[in-house]
Amino acid sequence: MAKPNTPITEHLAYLLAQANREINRQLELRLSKEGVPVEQWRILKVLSDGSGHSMGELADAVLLNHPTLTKMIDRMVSDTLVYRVQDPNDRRKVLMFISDRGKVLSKKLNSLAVDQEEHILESYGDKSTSELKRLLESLIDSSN
Amino acid sequence: MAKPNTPITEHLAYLLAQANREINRQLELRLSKEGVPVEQWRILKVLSDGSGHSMGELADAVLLNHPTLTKMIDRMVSDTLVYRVQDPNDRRKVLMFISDRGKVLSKKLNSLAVDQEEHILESYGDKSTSELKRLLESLIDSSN
DNA sequence: CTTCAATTCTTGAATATTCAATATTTTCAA
DNA sequence: TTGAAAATATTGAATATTCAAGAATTGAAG
Repeated sequence: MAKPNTPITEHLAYLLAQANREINRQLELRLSKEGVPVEQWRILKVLSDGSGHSMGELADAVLLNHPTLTKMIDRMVSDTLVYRVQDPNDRRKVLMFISDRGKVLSKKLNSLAVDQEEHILESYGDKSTSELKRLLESLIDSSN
Repeated sequence: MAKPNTPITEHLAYLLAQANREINRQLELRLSKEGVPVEQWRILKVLSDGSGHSMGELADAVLLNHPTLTKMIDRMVSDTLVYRVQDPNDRRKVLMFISDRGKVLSKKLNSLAVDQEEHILESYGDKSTSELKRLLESLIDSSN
């Protein structure tokens, strides 16, 4: 009688991976106009509040592992998009700041990202989008 | 006056990445009991319908790029979880099948994955979960 | 038929990510 | 105050992923 196991497409973990992959692909496509990976957009966006963020804080915020972030920041420092400053209050820490060049790029990237959000709003709908966001936030909350 | 740009945590792309990362991390943790990465669970699950799936079909289904899948399948063939058969109708294609050993493992993995879904249902709620799934499916649909 | 473009999968080299170990600084208990 | 443990960031080696190119087969137009 072969019990028809739950198809993979009904697992929440799979649906999230699929949706994430698709939306990320679209965003990637837009950001590629500026030759920047999604992670760098996130980094610039977080740093564009102008204050210094430690590497640990930043790694959490941009969803990257520590060593991966370190190496990506190395590249961004070479591109003079960000710079390191040792935290004077705790010298184990490094504070990251966005440069002027970084700010300029960040603005361009933001408008590309906003483009995408608007495109989603159009095809997916205002109501669904905000409802989805609400549910995702609450899922993330409930996972801590 | 410094226009307070949309925080990254309000972007759908970011919320999806964050939720996906968290749920995936939890699933990874459970599957690690059998020493198997999430992608292999997906592969085994798709193949456990018993029929042959081409590499291209499989790559789409399990959300992996072609070359990445090829190399992962190489490992799984070594572990005798799956095997390749040339498609007799189109010899460009390779059909993948699950082995008996693969079926046994697949069952164990499924129960670990079901565990997780149940855990999510408990902490997140029945209603929210099914509503989230519905919205994700519809987002994926609207992206094609 | 024959040839050329398209499809499917794999390979090898270039890149990127991860794990474990290391260096530095801070914290805190004895 | 000292010394051990914890916290923070980086490094180097091992591993995995990706990009571009290649091999095999099919399709289809002339």
